[in-house]
Amino acid sequence: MAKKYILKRVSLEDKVTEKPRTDVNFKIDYKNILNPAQYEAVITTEGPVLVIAGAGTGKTQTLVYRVARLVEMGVNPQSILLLTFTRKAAQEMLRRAAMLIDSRCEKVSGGTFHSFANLILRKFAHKIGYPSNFTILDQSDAEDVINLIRTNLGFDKQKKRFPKKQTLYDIISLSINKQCSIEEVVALQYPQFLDFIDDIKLVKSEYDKFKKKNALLDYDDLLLKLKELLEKDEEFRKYIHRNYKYIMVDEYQDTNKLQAQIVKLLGGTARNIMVVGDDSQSIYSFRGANFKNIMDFPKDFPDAKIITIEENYRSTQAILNFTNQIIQFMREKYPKVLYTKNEFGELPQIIAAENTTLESKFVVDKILDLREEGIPLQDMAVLFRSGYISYDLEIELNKAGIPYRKFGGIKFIETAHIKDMISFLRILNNPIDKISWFRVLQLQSGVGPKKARMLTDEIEEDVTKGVFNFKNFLNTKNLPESVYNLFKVLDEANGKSLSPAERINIILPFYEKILREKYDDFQKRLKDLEIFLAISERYNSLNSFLDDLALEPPTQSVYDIESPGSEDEFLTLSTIHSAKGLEWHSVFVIGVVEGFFPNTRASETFEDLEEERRLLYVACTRAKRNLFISYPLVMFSRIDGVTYSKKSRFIAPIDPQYYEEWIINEE
DNA sequence: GGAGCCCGCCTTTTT
DNA sequence: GGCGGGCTCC
Repeated sequence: MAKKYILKRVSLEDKVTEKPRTDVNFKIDYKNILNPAQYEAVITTEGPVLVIAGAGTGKTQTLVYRVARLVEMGVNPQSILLLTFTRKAAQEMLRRAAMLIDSRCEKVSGGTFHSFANLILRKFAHKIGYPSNFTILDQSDAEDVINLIRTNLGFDKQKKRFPKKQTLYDIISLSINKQCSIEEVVALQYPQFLDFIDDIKLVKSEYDKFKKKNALLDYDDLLLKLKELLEKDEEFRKYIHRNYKYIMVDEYQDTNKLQAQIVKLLGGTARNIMVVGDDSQSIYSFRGANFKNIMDFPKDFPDAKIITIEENYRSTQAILNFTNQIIQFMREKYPKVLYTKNEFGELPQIIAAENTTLESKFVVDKILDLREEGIPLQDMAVLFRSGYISYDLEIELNKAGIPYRKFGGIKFIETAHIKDMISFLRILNNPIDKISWFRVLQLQSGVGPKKARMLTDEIEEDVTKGVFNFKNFLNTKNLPESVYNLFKVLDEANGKSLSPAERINIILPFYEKILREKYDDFQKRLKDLEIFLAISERYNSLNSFLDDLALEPPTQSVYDIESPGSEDEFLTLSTIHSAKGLEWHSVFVIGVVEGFFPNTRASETFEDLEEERRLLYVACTRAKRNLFISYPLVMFSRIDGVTYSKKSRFIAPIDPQYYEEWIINEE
């Protein structure tokens, strides 16, 4: 009898309030598996929640269990939205949640802010005056567009130095991500350009017009348009709130104001929002992120529950003592002291090598030692502030025959020949994409900026009139031979039923000729294109292939994506930014030297320096058992030849009781 | 007038 | 190794 009553009550509740069930016999013993703080975070499913989770405290685990719990409570998986820093992170979490209960968890909506915005905007493109096959510009595309406008407006010929394309992009992008005016950005970060304020604004408005006209959206537009729709469009807002009821945001310390606003809007009146982060690990201010976002969450949601997780499961106490020292001088942070029940372990080592080569040799030797001791390469990583810091080490690793993969730095996708090929494909996908036309046309002999512009104007005219097609164009216009051939190829590759790979195969022979003329190292580049072709074979739709290339490009760098020896066992080389959220048994942080870490270019203000410090903190907290920090005593500098270097100011003041010090000399 | 080549300058981090 | 400025040649 009681049973009947319960069933009735539940179904009634389902209909009336759509509240998740609370009378579930949970399959998972949450209370015993999780620590009290984690448990609290997992069972608090309603209302705003802020979780401050220090490094290695099981932040991911907490999110995974919360997803599982919600699904167990009968919440429709698709209505849970998990926003993470990379799509890979989201997939990994959902995979783990699925292992806890069942495959329902894989249906949970997850991804980056940008990929989520893209998904939604493809559906509602008409509401922002765009066709649904709009093209996403990555940063370098966006910079190209800005440069085009800069030239068109005649700013390239100015007597006084006008900001370059990258600076212009930075200024515009920061003003959007921080939701402040162009003036504020310039005054704060580029005061030398204050005289140009009006011109910079003009560039921005022309840039916006250009994008609209050519069906282009850059990264910032994806977020901005989503936010604007949420704010202004009642029907849209209802759709979102009907479909997404539980919002979870990982790495909240690296979100910016615009993203914070989106989170708030997504939460709607139900306000089922959980954000998770660690203010001490905020390292993306160059993208407009502000760790104060996380501090401000309770201001936006005064009733937010704040949960702090401080027990660390990752590292030894020796490493934690050391990393606690790195951040102890930080002025503004949520107070927290990480502790662990793990063993004390070995002290971190700080190694001064006579020069860079010896530093590399030390790392290689140590890696071989550790492997000898039974630690697989997989469990080791070398981290650095900037991509080029590892060049010397890469040479030594190759000599020693140690396989590695490098993450961060210049990416495969950013090389000129891959960008060229992508431009061909973009034209096929969106023939009004002027910037791709511009790129492709200038590859043809006899075509420079002027002729390319003439041609794109003609193309644009035809597209606007709705009469454009490749065959028509090549038959009716008087084209130079090279351009004529280009159109022939494009026409051929434009068959409706062709897969992305088939299209590439049609374009490749044509492009190969150009490549041979242009580059001495064309063979290497051809090999890259083969890899590109292989990647494309996973896709049926051109649009989704191009989306992924813009939003979630292959993360590995040029060098190793081409190395065929994709061995199972490899060492990880990574920029610290790309190592976010990961962990290894043994971690080497190299190049920890004044000028490079903190990087001179990123040390202008106190805030900049604080971020560099957090960056070192992130690097060191990746280590579970062994931490090696190294720097060269003598460096070769192009400007003044050989210079003597000093160990980074972030480690110099640390009490020697927290580490061991070594010096490496040539024998 | 415009394409194309050469040289010197700078190079952080990423969706 | 890329980018922009400047120069030469068509």
